[in-house]
Amino acid sequence: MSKLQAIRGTRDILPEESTDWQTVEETAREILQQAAYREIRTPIFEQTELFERGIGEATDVVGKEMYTFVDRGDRSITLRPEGTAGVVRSYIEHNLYAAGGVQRLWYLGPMFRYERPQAGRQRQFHQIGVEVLGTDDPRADAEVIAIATDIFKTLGLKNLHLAINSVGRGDDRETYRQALVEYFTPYKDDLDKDSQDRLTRNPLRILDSKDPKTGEIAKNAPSILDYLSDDSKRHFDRVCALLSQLGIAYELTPTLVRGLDYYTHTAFEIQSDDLGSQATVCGGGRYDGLVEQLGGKPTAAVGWAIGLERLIYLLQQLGKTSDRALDFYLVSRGDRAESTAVLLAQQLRRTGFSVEMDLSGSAFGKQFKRADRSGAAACLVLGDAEAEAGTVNLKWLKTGEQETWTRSDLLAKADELREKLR
RNA sequence: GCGGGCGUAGCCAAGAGGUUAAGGCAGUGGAUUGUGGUUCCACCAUUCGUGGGUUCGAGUCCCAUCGUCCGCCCCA
Repeated sequence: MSKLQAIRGTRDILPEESTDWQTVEETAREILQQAAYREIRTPIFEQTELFERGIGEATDVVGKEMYTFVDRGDRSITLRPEGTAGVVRSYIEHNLYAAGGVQRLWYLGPMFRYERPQAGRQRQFHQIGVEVLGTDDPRADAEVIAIATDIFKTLGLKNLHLAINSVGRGDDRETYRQALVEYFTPYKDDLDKDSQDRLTRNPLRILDSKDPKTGEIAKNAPSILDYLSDDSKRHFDRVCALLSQLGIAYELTPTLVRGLDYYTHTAFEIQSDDLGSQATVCGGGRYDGLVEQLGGKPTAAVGWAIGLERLIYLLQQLGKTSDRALDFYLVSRGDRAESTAVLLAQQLRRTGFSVEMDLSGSAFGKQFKRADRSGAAACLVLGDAEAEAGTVNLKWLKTGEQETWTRSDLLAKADELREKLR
């Protein structure tokens, strides 16, 4: 098998689908811009160390999912598995904290994780994300969540729910972790195999095990909410109160833990019922320790990332896909007409119309067939007779009605024409 | 990394050891040398992901390999 094809876990976004991507990107951009977020573009690869230090060496993302290679200068390079680390690196490197109190940033681009592809999971996938750096105000947590729900709402998505939790400060979590180990250890033999491993590796993960027996045991496990420090609790209560005030429904989910080490306090996920096994479309939370951990000044921050493949999949499930918009399909035949068509197409485009010109030179019948399939609102017909007379026939593809226009009128009355094309 | 399903044309798909590999959509040409969405006709897989094996005979059975899909771990 020597056929050239896109490598495992990557895929092409073909023109038919790219319009959906554009819709999503434009919607998100507009909402983010209204909320005074500014775009940041960071490199797709970084020093491996950035992710090891930022995400945590013990996490699966760092431990087994990174695309890491040594470049020609013997540097260890990694294709970014997520966006936050790079943004924080850039924030520190360029002293963005010096530019003023709070930085509201967003980014969009491909991420890479070496995993087995399955529904809603690829090796190259895309995220749009936001980061608010430089404040621990719970209003920032609420703002960020509100923006995410706004994007989904504007796109018309349904069946989404917001799960929220607080994982506390680092030391809260450590106490809680010990409490969990204490609780689960006596049941060790009754836990599923994965959870037995998790007991040492990541006990918090046992809580959302899919194994029914483990689930039974986990029901009576201590809740993190009982281990939060006072200020952690206060922060979390405030976030929840703000969400209620904004009319954003949420589910308190004490079992929600997120995979990356840097999260503190608020952690949340927006999940869909229609997504199969990978239900999370948006995941995020607060990471007050990360900036310092990466060598910056202590800086509080919150953010999230939306998985665009998953989001677009949901959009397509709902049939909310967009067609391309084309005003004119330009048909021509005969030497003189064909060269006139080139000029006319250019003039119409400069006037603001979208025009596709038929290049086949085949019979009018064939050209009309293609006009019909092009999805254009109208067809412009140019034969040598029209070219000579300075006219063009405009045929509405829905009704079949045809009008004769002079070429100069077509351009002069562009606004009037545009109305009719809608 | 582990477990399972599936690979026949650009797409969907029949075919279950026996001479020439259905059909549909899309495409191309023609009926119609200047008017589409309907119709009709023709063309469109020397070969069934790839390699090996069993057999007189393999798309069909076996092995391997690659790809793909679904699930687990984990995550967007």
